[in-house]
Order: sequence, then C-alpha cells, then structure tokens
Amino acid sequence: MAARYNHREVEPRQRARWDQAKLFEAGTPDPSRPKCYVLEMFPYPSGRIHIGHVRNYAMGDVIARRRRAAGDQVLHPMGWDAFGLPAENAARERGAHPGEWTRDNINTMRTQLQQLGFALDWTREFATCDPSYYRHQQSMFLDFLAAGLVYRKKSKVNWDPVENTVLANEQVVDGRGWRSGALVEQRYLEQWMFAITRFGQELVEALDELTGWPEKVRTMQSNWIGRSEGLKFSFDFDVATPSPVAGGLEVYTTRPDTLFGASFAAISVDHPIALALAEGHTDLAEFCADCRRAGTSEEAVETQEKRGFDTGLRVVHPFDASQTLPVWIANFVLMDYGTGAVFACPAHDQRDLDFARKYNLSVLPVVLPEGAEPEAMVITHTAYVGAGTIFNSGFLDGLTIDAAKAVAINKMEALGQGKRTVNFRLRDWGISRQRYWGSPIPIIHCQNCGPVGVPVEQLPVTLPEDVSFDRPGNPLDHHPSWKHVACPKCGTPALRETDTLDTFVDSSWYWARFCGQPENQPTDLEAVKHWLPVDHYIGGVEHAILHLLYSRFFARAMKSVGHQPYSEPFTRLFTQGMVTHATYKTQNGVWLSPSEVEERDGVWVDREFGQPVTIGAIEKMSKSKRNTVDPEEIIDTYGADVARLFVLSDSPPERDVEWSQSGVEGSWRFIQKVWAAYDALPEDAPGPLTTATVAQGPALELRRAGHKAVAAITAAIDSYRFNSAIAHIHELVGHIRRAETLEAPHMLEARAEVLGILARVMQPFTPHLSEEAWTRLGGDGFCAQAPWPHPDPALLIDTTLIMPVQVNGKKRGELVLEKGMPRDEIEALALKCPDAQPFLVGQNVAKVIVVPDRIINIVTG
RNA sequence: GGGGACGUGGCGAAAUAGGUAGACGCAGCGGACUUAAAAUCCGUUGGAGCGAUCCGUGCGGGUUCAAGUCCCGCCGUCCCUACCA
Repeated sequence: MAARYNHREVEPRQRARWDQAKLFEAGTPDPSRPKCYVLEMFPYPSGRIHIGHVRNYAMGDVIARRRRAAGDQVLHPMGWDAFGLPAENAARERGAHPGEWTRDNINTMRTQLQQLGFALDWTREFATCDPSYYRHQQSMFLDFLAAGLVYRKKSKVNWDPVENTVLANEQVVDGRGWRSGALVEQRYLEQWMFAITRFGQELVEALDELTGWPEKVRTMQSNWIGRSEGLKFSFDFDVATPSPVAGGLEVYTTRPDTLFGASFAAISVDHPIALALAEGHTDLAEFCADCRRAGTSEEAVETQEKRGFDTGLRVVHPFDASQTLPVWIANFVLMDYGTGAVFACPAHDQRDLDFARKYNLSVLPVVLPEGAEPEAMVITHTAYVGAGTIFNSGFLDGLTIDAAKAVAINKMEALGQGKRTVNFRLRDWGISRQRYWGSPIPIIHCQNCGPVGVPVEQLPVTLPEDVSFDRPGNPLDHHPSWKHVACPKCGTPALRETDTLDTFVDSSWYWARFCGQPENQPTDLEAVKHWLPVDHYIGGVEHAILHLLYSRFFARAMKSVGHQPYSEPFTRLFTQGMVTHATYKTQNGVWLSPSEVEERDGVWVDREFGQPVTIGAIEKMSKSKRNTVDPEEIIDTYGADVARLFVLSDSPPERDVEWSQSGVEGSWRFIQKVWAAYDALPEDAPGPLTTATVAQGPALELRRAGHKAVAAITAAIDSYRFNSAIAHIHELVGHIRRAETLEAPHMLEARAEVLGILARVMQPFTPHLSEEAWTRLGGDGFCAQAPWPHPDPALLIDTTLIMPVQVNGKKRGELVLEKGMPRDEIEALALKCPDAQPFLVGQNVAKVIVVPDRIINIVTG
C-alpha cells in the first residue's frame, strides 16, 4: 500500500536542508554566470500575510527558482516597507509603540513567509524603519539637496483633515485622501520637494525603451507625466484697463493656431491678478472663495457648471492690436497647471464654448473641416476639435493646423512676446509629512543660517522612542527635547525639522540596497553595477503610477549623485492581479472578516452573535476592510506546496481573482497523485538524470510526452503563464500514471527519466515535494539545484500525426499520416477518407487545401 | 469627456504566427471497491435530438477554402484618468 505524502513531516525537513546548505543566498557577484535579480514588491508589515501575498510571492518564487535552475546567479531578497500610518494608528488605538507593533508584525510575517518555502536570500533582509537603512536615505537626501534635486517651497498642499497630514497629488483620489477617504483641504505650508519634474522629459521618453513593461502601465505613466508642446506668451493689457500687478498676462496654449478665434482670456481664482483684484472688491472676492470651496471638494467636476466673473480688464490681441479681449476669472482654470491663465477659443474648445454661451461671448470659427463651406461653418453647442484648414485668421489662412501652430509660434517668438514651451502635468513631489513613524528629515533650522543639513557623520537622525500619541498632530513636534539642538554651523540654539519623509521615499530605492549593504554608503557600487537593474519586478498594478514613477525618479537622482549607474531600475515588470473577496459589515458598521461570518438559511450572519450582516463590494484584500483570508489553515491542512500550487493554478496571473477555496482539495489530491507516481517506482530504478535508450513503443511515447511537456512548461513559465504551466504538468502526470501499468521494453528507464523531469519542472511550484521526490529517485544534492531539463528536439517532432479532414470547413474525419508525406499523396488519401465520403458523393471537388502538419480542407462546388 | 482591458460550458479557464473550440481543473452525474460511509479508481459531462445530424466563443455584417482569433458597426462589463488649456 502506497504511503501517503506527509507534508507536515516533509516540508520542515526539506526547508531545514535548504537553510543548512545556504542554498538561496545570492553570494558575491559571479561574472561567469548570467545574473538575474527577481524582486517582488516588498510587503507592508500589517499583521499577518493573506492569500494575496501568497499569490504575489509564489509568482516571484517560480521565476526565481526557474532562473536558478536555468543556471543564472539569482538574487531574490525580501524586506519590509515598515514605516507608515497604520503603526501610528495602532499606537493610538491600543497604546503599543509603533516600532514594537511593526517588529512584532515583521516577525509573524517572516515566519509565515518562511513556512511557504520561498527561495529567498534572508541574509539581505532589512526593514525601512531600521536606522541602518534610513540613515542612508537621509544622507541621500543631503546629496540630492546639494545637487539641487531637493528644495523647500511654501506651497499649496493637500491636507488630509482625518490623518492630519499632507498628501502628494498622487495620493489624492477624486478630491479625497487615498487612505482615509476624507475630503482634502487646501493649505499653504513650507514643504520639502523632490524635483521630479527635472526628469520629466526623460521619464516620458524612456518609457518607449521599457519594452519589458506592460503597455498599460507605460500609457498610465505617460498620461500622468502629461507632456504637451505649445506656446507660452504674454498679452499686453489695454492701456485703458491697467493690470493691478506688474507685467502682462502670461498664458500657455497648445492651440496657437486658433489665436484669431480668441474671444476672451480667463484666469484662475488663485491667479495673482485675481488675488490683487479681490482686495477691496467684495463680489469678486466672494466669487473666488466660493469657487475654491467647490473646486477642491467636488467629485463630479464634470457636472460642475462653468462659472465666471468679468474683471473688466481687457488685453490686446497679440496679432491684431485693434482688437481687445475681456479678462474673466473662471472656475475651470487651474492655477497649478501652465501659467494659471488661458486664452479661450470657444469655436474649438468645448469648455470655452460652454463658458462663452453662458456669458454671451463671441464665437468665431477659425478651423474649416475639409470640404466644408466657410459660410456653412456654424458652431452652436458643440466645439469643432477635428482636423481642417485655418480661415478667418489673417496670415494663418489656408494652413493646416500643424503648420499654423508652427507659424504662429515663430511669429510670436519674432515679436518677442512668446516662446515655444514644453509643459508637464507632472508636479514636483512634496515629501514632508507631519508624522512620527517615518524617516526623519536630516535638517536643522537655524535662525541665523536657515535650513542646515545634519552633518553626515552625525547620521542617522533617529526617532525618539519616548513619544506619546495622546493628542493629534505630530508627536515629534510635541516631544519635549528632541527637536532642540544646536546649529551645526554656528552653534546657536536651533530647531530640528520635525517632519518625516513620505514613506514612498523608503520604497523608492530599497531595490538598490538589497544588492549590498555597506555600513557607510547607501549602496555598494560594485554590487549595484552587477545586480541592477532588477530583471523581473512583480507587484500590483495599483502601483503603476506612484511607486514605479518615484522609483524611476530615484534611479536617475541616485545616478546623478553617483550611487548607482542605471537610469531605469526595472527591466521587466509584471503586474499581477489582485485577490479579492466580499466585504462584510455589521448593522453598526463594523467590518467583519470572512471567518467571522457564515450563511444560515440563505442569510449571512455574524457567526458569534447570529446578527445579519451586510455583504459589501468585492474588493482587494486589505486589513482595513478585514476581508483578508489567512493562508495558515490551508498551509496547516494541506501544506505549503498545495497553497502555492493552488493560488497559481486556475487564473492567469495578471487577472484579478475572487477568492474561493473550492478546488484547494483538488490541488491536494494532485500532490498525493504525484507522490504515488514516485512511490510506484521500484527501488532499483535508475536515477532522475537517466536518459532512456528506446527506439519505439510505449516507453518512447512516454519520453515524448515528458519532453513535450518540458518544452510547453518552460515556455509557459517564461511568459508568466503559470496556470498553463500547471495544466501541462497535470497532463504529464496523467501520462506517467497511465504508463505504470504498461509492460514494455525500457519502460522503467523511461519512467525514471520522466519522473526526474517532472520533479524538476514542478520544483518552482512545489519545491518541497520535488525535493522529496528527488531524494526518492536517488538524485544527488538538491532538486532546487538540479539543472533545468532540456527537451530533446527529436522527441518533440512526431513521426506520425493525426490530421483532421474537413469538407467545406467542417471536420468530417481524420487521417493518420507519416510526417513529411508529399502533398499529392495526402490529397489522394484525404479524398478516400471513409468518414468524409458521405459528404463527397455527387459533389464536384473544386480544390483540396493541405496545410502541412495541420489540416486538410476539401472544397466542393 | 479621454485612455485601456475584456465578453468562450454550471464555475475558474485553454486555444499568442487564421487551421480539430472547450486543454487542465472545480462542481455534477453514473459505476467499481465497501456491511455502509469516507478515501481511492474507472467512465461521463457545451446545447438540442433515440439517431444520423444540427446549433454553438456578447449581437449584426464583412474578408477567407477556413474566423474565438482579422475588418466595420453595435451592446454589455470592468479598470484607469479626469475642467491639463
């Protein structure tokens, strides 16, 4: 009787062997082998791992193990994105110190990840909250400061009133904080900024080269950076209506070709001119205040009505001094894009048209669609934004749009009134956060010297341990002594910067620190040169903009100050789908986890109290909504291999999956079946690296199946089609099991060979089982170190093949043919194919299509 | 408003140079073993029909010997983005 495969005994034993042999340590750079850096986005230590983590890290592990077997020197590290708000929330809620809470979580999650048998180099583990990590982040901040990549600016910031902190633009979603969901307010604060726009051009251009990234992510980044080419120019004010501030009215436009269709100019409510006019002009001031309120809080900007206020000022048309345009304050003009002022051409811009119709402003079409008559070109309620020829436009008449843009810009430049300008939607990255649990910003503010960097030899600036969270705001600011220090320059009493760095900074360069961790430098230059860029970066698509853009910026910034040599950090990016689950809420609005609810008589109730619960949306597993599923039960009941295999089995990895445990038993049964196949092999069978010598018969067929499976599985893994790879593994196991009962020459050899192959191709998915099987087969060393099997090309080609015979495109029969048979012979056989005969009698055969090795189609008529 | 993805059995899904639609798995059904059950194994499972056969990849057209795949036009779902001048 076959022995059951006992994961409880096997898995810890095999993991101990790997650990003892230090199998997954990357080691020092070995120039004799190709390197492969496989990285999954490191986790935030929120408490315990959930199924989503298992899926993410199982994918990376498949790639890492496959590359190692292929002969690459693999770096596959793990660490912790350990700073962040939840730790402070935990501190406020239950009085635990954020550091302690974080450390506990890390310990728990590390144990869980280790139980899953991931081939990780744990010697390189670090957490971003380690002073030995953020120390270097602080020194790089100072490097960037010296290089002009960091600056300080009083700026309008997005203030999250619930979290009491500033948010980056990227962290504001629909006017709400990305985490709290609270309506964001506008405040003015002194902020440290990273000059990410310095690299705007590069960041968008280099996207074309990132062919290993999904098109979708590249498009999203490109849209976010939002490069546009246009003209910046200045209107002179009409002498009759002088501006309250010096200079002309500067505007930015991408449509200088439509300048002759200008009907008015519009400025933002926050434009300096508007602010100046608001002094002593109550109506106007009230209008602006009103717009600001609606402006930032309205989700449905689309439905928001266009509103304006005529300033009474007029500006002179730059190409026609006899013409002046009114200047309006308009709620649809954004102060922080372009110059905060626009000229409006209602005929060819829908927003401008809506505004013009509402306030009875002129509408003059200047672009004529091809074939249209100038008199027939009437704009009513829809602006014309298509192609055409310029008319009604003086010296631009008759030109195409593109030509007219060029001519208009040249003319403006010749007049000295404007300049060709590239504009970006991307803004600089505000990195100051009024938070405790983050990396301190290494700056001391001195009354005499201004902001002074903390001398490098005094780094790290560490967080004080004795902080209290009993009142809102920043505990660093409340701390009695921490911020009081002497100025490093002049020695007079000064104040430490109490803001900490946005935690996105922490995750923007951790990939470089994994390469090597020198004590006195952020990076080991030899090591980063060898290991970077990351070859396979795997993580959620939700980071398509924020994290990935920041990391691309950091790569460039670090390159410019000499900390690593590459512009792009990630060669290949794979965005895996999310694991989702329904959410549950009690009548009182408390979130419940899936394990706390159950279905009773068709109604979902709280397991403990029996109260009905509301089933909410199906969402990404997250701790805040409590819809996580802990893999522990599955690991305990079925084993780590089953958990790994199951999460990769059915769905394509890039697709979201709604979690369901149904089917996990199938994976468990499969593993038992695989073990039975090894167990069925006699003890005296040859080893796993056998090549069976067999010319024909069932043993040859088994070898063919094995080698074809290797080809298919390898191709599937290498293109991230893990679900397909597993399907092919299933098929191969089917072949092996069916062959067990066959008596044929060389069968034992063939079985040993194919079982040896099976262990190695399953190793990335089910490493413990494979290792045990390897030992069972009498293999030397570790399966995890065995070379990836290479299919024998001769076995991939069938000597006979089954070709379907179609009549008029419908399959009517099959022929078994020798490979490479001449076309006319195939044709003759096809016409005699018995199953096809009923469809051919009395028919005239018009032609016979023979696609070699694929299909035959007999066409009648 | 802009951009993108997708639509195939009861379910998750295969089919990535146009070439046997539904691989592989889940669930189901039938059977074997068992006093019985579990476990395991075998068979079966797109729909209609006793059958030969017919119909089937969201809908309507088209190209082709041949379309899930290519083209045109719809419908639907989801994601991202959003007054960016």
